Amino acid sequence: MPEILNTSACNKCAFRSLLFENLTDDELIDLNVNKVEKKYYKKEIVVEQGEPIKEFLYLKEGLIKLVKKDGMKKEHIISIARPLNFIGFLSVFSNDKYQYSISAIEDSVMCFIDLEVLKNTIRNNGVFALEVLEKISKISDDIIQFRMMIDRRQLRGRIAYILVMFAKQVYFNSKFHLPLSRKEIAELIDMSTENVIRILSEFRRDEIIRIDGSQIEILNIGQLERLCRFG
Amino acid sequence: MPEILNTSACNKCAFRSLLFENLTDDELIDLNVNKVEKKYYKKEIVVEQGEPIKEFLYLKEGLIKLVKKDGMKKEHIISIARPLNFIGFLSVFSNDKYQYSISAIEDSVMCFIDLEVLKNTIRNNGVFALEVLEKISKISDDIIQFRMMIDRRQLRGRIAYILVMFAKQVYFNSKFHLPLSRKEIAELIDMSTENVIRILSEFRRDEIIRIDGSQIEILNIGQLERLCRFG
DNA sequence: CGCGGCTTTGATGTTCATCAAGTAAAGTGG
DNA sequence: CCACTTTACTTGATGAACATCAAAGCCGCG
Repeated sequence: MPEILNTSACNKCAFRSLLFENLTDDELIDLNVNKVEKKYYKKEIVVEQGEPIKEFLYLKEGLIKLVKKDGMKKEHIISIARPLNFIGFLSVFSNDKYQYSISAIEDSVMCFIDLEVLKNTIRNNGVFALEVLEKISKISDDIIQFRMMIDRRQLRGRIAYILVMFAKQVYFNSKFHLPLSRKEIAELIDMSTENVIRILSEFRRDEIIRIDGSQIEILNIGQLERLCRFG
Repeated sequence: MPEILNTSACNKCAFRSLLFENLTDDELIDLNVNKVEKKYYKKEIVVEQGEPIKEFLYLKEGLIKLVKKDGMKKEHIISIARPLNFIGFLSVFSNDKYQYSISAIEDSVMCFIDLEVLKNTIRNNGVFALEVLEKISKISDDIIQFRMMIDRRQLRGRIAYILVMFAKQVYFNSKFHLPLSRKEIAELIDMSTENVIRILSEFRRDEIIRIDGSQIEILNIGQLERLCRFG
């Protein structure tokens, strides 16, 4: 069960500048009404596919995944999200039910802002509305882009792509802790768990990467980028 | 070369009610500034990937496709769009360049509305802004949904899926004219042209569909839906 | 300590892209 | 309008890429 945290006021939140910069203190006070902050531990479910959307969700700390289930078959990860990534904007303005489940990959803190209140703020503040539009547009574009990058490549290229992505865009380091299990990687890039492992091992044998459990170090980034292009 | 059409005023446009219902006549007059309407014939290119985004595009008549190119390899169709489908909202608020090309599949009429003017209208009219948010959210969701439906299925399931989609969601008829060439179908659902043809022929042999060139008639929709679920 | 979940490797068969080759249809230029 | 070229469509054969099955080691947890 997620813990409910002491809710700090939005106008003092460290994330205010990311989205709520152009809101007045009064508008922020409105957003605070019904606002809740909850802590989720690894593997806990935040929302379940099919539940009604009542809040705009914002990830303050941690790492979450969006998962789509599909008639008894495997789960597919649509996207993963870190703080600063406005994944919560997906669907909220066009659907009344969640089209996917959200769960925590690492311990996470999520902020729940009442959706009706948010919509009112948008109606009353066009400049803020435009910012929300930009965020929504970006997050959707990124997901569509990512899915095309993945699905048009073959397996080696897919693995290479996410390794480069984690190193360059998430951790800014050639050495990092891979936050996903092998099974989750498979669900993210549409392949079997066995082949994820097989190809990682192959990259290790070829001395492209070093692996120690979930610790990854990229030894030959050039080779990985070549695999991205031609795999 | 696309013809430039006599531009009719937005406040008299038949499509006004779809998006611009809540705008005043004055706001509509603003949107008319720099507005252009152009006619494109089948296979003409509307915008090219990489070009700067200066306008919001709206399809008034016809059928277009969004195409992503990718280093000398094949083209991939991200999505196709008919009028009423606000495909033009993809990317416009988060990118300054088109991330894809747009071209006409059938003869089409497109309306070009100055993007800066549109943004101003959004800033000044929060209710309108919320409507735009809903459209953007819907179109992005639909594309993400579609791509997941396609990419998780195997070939028979993919073909079955788009046949059912055209019959039930586009033409509302079990008999319809397939607007895409076999090659375009292949580019849309990520498979080889040969296999598109092979599987269509197979469905014909199994008396699931009747084919006459681009005329398709679905004879056994139940079987197609079963293939959607288990293919 | 034993059970279930995650990881790893090998072997096997299926699905699919690709190559090749031929026919039909649709533009193109004289 | 006809010969010519190109583009779309079609079928079969082949091999590569990949999922699936099977079996075993590993680790955390009750």
